[in-house]
Amino acid sequence: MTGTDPQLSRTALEVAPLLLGAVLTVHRGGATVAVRITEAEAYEGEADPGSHGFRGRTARNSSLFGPPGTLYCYFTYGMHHCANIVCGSEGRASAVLLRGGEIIAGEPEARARRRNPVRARDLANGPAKLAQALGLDLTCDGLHLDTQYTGTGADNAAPGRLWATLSPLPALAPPGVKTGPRVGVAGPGGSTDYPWRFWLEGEESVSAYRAATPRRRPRPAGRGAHTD
DNA sequence: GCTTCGATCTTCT
DNA sequence: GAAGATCGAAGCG
Repeated sequence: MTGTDPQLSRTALEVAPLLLGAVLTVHRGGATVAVRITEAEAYEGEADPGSHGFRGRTARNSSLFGPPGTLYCYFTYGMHHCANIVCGSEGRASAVLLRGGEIIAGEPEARARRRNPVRARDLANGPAKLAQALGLDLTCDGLHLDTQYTGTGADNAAPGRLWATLSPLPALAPPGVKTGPRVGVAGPGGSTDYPWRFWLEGEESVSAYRAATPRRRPRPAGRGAHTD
């Protein structure tokens, strides 16, 4: 697979189900971890209220507006990273968020990155878990699939020693694909009008569904303090 | 097993 | 100043 892969030059809604069952391989710091994608969410650019591109291009999301095949990695909730694969066409901010997957190679490395001893099913059953298991963070933002990273030494891998590849996508989505509302997206972009989450039925590595939770008021005391 | 809530900090309004 | 494409520990049944 090369540069701007035509397989990814279509809408996120089309690409997301095709990604299910595909294998993303990341080589970093001398280790290779491969994940079979079992869950993904589509974000359709500036027309999608749930998308980071909805409010236009910023320094944070500029990779999202890159050519198809670009990795858009962002930092969220003060401690987590998530990874998207940009699709559609350059400048459109269309991307698929990788929400869950099964580690099929490099499990020891993935476990080491995940720090806590966890069950295999818990290694990548969530967007931040998957990014962590693969070693994806802000230093990978803007990396193009199949292109060796040659950026600054800010990351913990030697320059030129980081790359990611995606297995060829099938013409049709695999059997057993289910759809539902996106996870954690508040407002109109998260309503059932946008059932743009796709997963493989029966897979253990699919993350648990959580509706968007409105931010709670800070409590005067520790947990358990009543709200009134 | 399921539910609830705090941690943590960047980004945007 | 508030919200956020989350996670994991603690509490409860």
